[in-house]
Amino acid sequence: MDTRNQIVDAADRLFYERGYDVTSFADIAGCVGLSRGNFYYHFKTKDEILNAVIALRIANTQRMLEAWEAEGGTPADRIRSFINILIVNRTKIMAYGCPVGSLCNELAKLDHVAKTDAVALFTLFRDWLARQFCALGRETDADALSLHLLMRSQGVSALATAFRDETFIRREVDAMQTWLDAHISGRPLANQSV
Amino acid sequence: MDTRNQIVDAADRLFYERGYDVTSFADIAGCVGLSRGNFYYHFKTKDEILNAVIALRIANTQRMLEAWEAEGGTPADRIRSFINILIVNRTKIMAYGCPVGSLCNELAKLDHVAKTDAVALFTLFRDWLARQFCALGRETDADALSLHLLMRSQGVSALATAFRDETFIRREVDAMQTWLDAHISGRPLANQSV
DNA sequence: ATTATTCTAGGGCAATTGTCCTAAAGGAGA
DNA sequence: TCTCCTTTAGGACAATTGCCCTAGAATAAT
Repeated sequence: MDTRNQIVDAADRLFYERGYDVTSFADIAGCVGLSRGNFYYHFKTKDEILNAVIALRIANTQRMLEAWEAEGGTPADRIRSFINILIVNRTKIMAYGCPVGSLCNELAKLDHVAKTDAVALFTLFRDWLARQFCALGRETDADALSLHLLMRSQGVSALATAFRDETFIRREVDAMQTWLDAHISGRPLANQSV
Repeated sequence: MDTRNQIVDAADRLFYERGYDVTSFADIAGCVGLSRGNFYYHFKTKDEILNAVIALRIANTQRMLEAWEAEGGTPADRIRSFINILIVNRTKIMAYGCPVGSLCNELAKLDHVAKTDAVALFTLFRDWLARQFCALGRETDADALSLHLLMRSQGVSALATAFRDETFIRREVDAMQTWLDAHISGRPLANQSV
């Protein structure tokens, strides 16, 4: 792999595990094993690295969502794949939270120009989930259902990080699957659109 | 108010609105209007300020929870007060997220010693909510219900910050109230303990 | 009025930050 | 071999960081 991609990969990991602002040029350079001077040759500013990291995450997310569509299951199966991220990534989530949520929060506090680009990561999931709900015949409230599921995944991540409780994650994931089943059985819970 | 409390108040606000690590001694001193040298007289290290801020938040939270108990409503009314924080603080939440969740996440990433103290803020809410569910006769799953509500409040905060969508907040708050009603009517939703 | 204590301002510390420059090494094509 | 372009290392930059010291002002106690 070429140097530039190595840098972006290292920055991606460090931004997630430590945070954007707290990660320095020296940290990333040391991680890849190159001098700070050479680093400047590839990226002029820190914002440039952040943009590259966000672009990488967007590309990876799109690939993942497309793979779930290509697997050929029902729309409900695809949504279940999304819910299951919480199980697959539980170790990292308990240590560092959700990469999307924590980056968006940090950039919001910094009032950083790239905040909008980071939110686009959420929008990818939001639109993809909404499309699955549409395919399940919930055109009228697809976006609300999508946001509700995204919301629960964010909440689980936040509390999982605080309490480092894997049992809690599994219980809430089960509850999310139950919620999903109730909403695709054609008989949504009374008085409860989301 | 004496200088020390002014410092803690300013740090409390800056840690919330900008983040702990990104906030400097100079920021806080400038906010209170005193010199950096004088600052050192009151707090020797940054960790000391963080501890003071967490202690302040714990005290304020306890006062709030006790006030809700003293208001004399039913346990369900008290839980409704908790849910309603999302509406009361919606402007700040859309700008900076939840103060408890974002601090816990930052300290987790920094692997900071005060992480445990910050999580104690969550525990305050967790235990208080669980007591209310106990009073409603849900002794067996009081803690799970409490965590579920906390989880939803965290998730709503995270997405509200990303999308800055007040309509979304109100819709999810309504859904939380509906969820609460369903769980205190003595007839919990089938196959769905939380 | 004198002493003792609390509080303040200003500066200095070494380390680190993001950014930038320059000189040279490396490799490819002529 | 000579030239050209990419890539490298090392250091310098002003600014800022958390932290510390010291001299004096303000206040309280005697």
